[in-house]
Amino acid sequence: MDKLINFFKILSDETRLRIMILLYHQELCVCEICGILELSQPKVSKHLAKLRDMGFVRDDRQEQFIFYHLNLKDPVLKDIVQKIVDNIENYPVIQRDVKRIAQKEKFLQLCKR
Amino acid sequence: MDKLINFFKILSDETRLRIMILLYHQELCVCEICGILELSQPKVSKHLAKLRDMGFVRDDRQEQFIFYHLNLKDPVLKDIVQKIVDNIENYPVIQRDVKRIAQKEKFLQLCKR
DNA sequence: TGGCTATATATTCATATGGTTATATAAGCA
DNA sequence: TGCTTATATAACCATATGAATATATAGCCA
Repeated sequence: MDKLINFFKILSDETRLRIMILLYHQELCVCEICGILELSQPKVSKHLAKLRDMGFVRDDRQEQFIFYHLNLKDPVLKDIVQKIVDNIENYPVIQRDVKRIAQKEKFLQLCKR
Repeated sequence: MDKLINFFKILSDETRLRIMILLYHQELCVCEICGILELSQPKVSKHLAKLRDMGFVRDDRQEQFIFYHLNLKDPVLKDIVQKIVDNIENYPVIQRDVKRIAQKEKFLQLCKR
């Protein structure tokens, strides 16, 4: 039950919920996530660290970038994320985030701006 | 999205998660919930107040008892609870709680013990 | 009415949480 | 090597959270 409760703790913060939904769609590096969500790098990194510590995402360094991807083995947890994605039209902020994934290249090399 | 996030906040505390699953099965009064979960009355009441304030449960006074029942209109939220119930064998504490509903009469008149 | 039961609420406290700013590290490139 | 970008982490702070204890209220019953 602890894993389930930790999962709900993760999703109970707007920033983390938005990150989880992004990563459900595809792996992304930190500065892409910052650019898509329009949030500061330390803020995004701190939440990613929490996701990583709880085992819900994994990271993978590729040259200067660190890519994060979801790591949800438990079907219950996966289905909960899926349920949100299936009803994404109820959540305009999240819908916008997902649409902005298409522009992710725009955000590489631009972390410092 | 705020409602969804509040819902996850509710489920991210063990006491509240257990109460929500109980009420998913049937309406119960405060002292029945205390007895089933083996938790103090102020603790249960405080969490019920939070559930009520957020609109996830409603209360209904019947003589000296106050009965609470779930109030989940949003199908996304309902399906999330359903998903947990469908996989209840993964969560022994919750499974035990639900089994103890059958003994609820035992806990009436016994709040003060 | 007085006392008991059921419940809500107030108070207090320790801890957790999340944000911001500053700094450290690591990799690529000139 | 020195600079720049990408990222992590530390430090600090304000606020939120949850637990326990004490108290208040409301309904029932003798």
